[in-house]
Amino acid sequence: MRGPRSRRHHGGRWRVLARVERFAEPALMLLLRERPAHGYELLERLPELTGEQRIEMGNLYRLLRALEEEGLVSSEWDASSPGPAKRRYSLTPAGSRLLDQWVDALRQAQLRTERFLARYEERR
Amino acid sequence: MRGPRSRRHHGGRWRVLARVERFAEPALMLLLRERPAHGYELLERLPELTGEQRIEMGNLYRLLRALEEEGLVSSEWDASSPGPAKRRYSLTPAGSRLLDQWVDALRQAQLRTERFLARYEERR
DNA sequence: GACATATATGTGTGTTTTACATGTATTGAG
DNA sequence: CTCAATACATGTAAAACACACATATATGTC
Repeated sequence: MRGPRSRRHHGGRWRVLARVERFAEPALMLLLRERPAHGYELLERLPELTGEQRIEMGNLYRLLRALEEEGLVSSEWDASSPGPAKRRYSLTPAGSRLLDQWVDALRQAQLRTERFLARYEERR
Repeated sequence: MRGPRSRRHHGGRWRVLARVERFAEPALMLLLRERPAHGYELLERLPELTGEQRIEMGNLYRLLRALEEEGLVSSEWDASSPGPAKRRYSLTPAGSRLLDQWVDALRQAQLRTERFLARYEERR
């Protein structure tokens, strides 16, 4: 067991990382909408969308299965390619619709943040 | 004990709410930079920045005390005004610097989301 | 003056989300 | 054979957030 990690940064400063919660979810769906892929590939391509922050492998696979249970992605074992068995995921029509909803939500978040930043600049 | 709340929305759809995590923190600090205020007043003014989402009272006071412990805000009981005792919070210089860091982080988040949305539009 | 309502500050605890640690199996390079 | 990379997965701790409730002061009203 490791020691507890407070929200304090090592230098006595707070960690300041503005992340959209569950951003991995829409990011995943966007990649899958572009083309089907397997988990490990998604893991490598996700930073294109999330920035540096590399998402947790374990959570990624759990998320993929959760999405599949809801019918948002589908998958099958890919026996064709060599190497360890891969599971190939695709976005379903329902998943595509959910991505659209995420995009709406993200646009709203953009507006909120924009307003925040404008207000910050106002009385600098 | 209430029943477990899944991430499923009432209609069988997933809840889609793009929120920046811990957004209440910079929002609070921005309000306090504009002028000192007590907790209840902040609670009412926060939606100006967070949108509809009204932040939890309990968590707000806990956050204020956590910020104070770190020297980011300071406070004292305000005996002058009538009514129940109020605690008046102000942003310290250290708090102001942390707000600046938050703004940087939020700008980066804006850029990430912008890239995401552009990529989404690309191959609609 | 009893009573409801609004103001104001808090504590306790459950749920959800994210982070970290670890386990298993296949393949190719040396 | 051994090591590293690929690929998929589970277990659990910590952090963030949501919900419920406790306490106290003032104000209007019947």
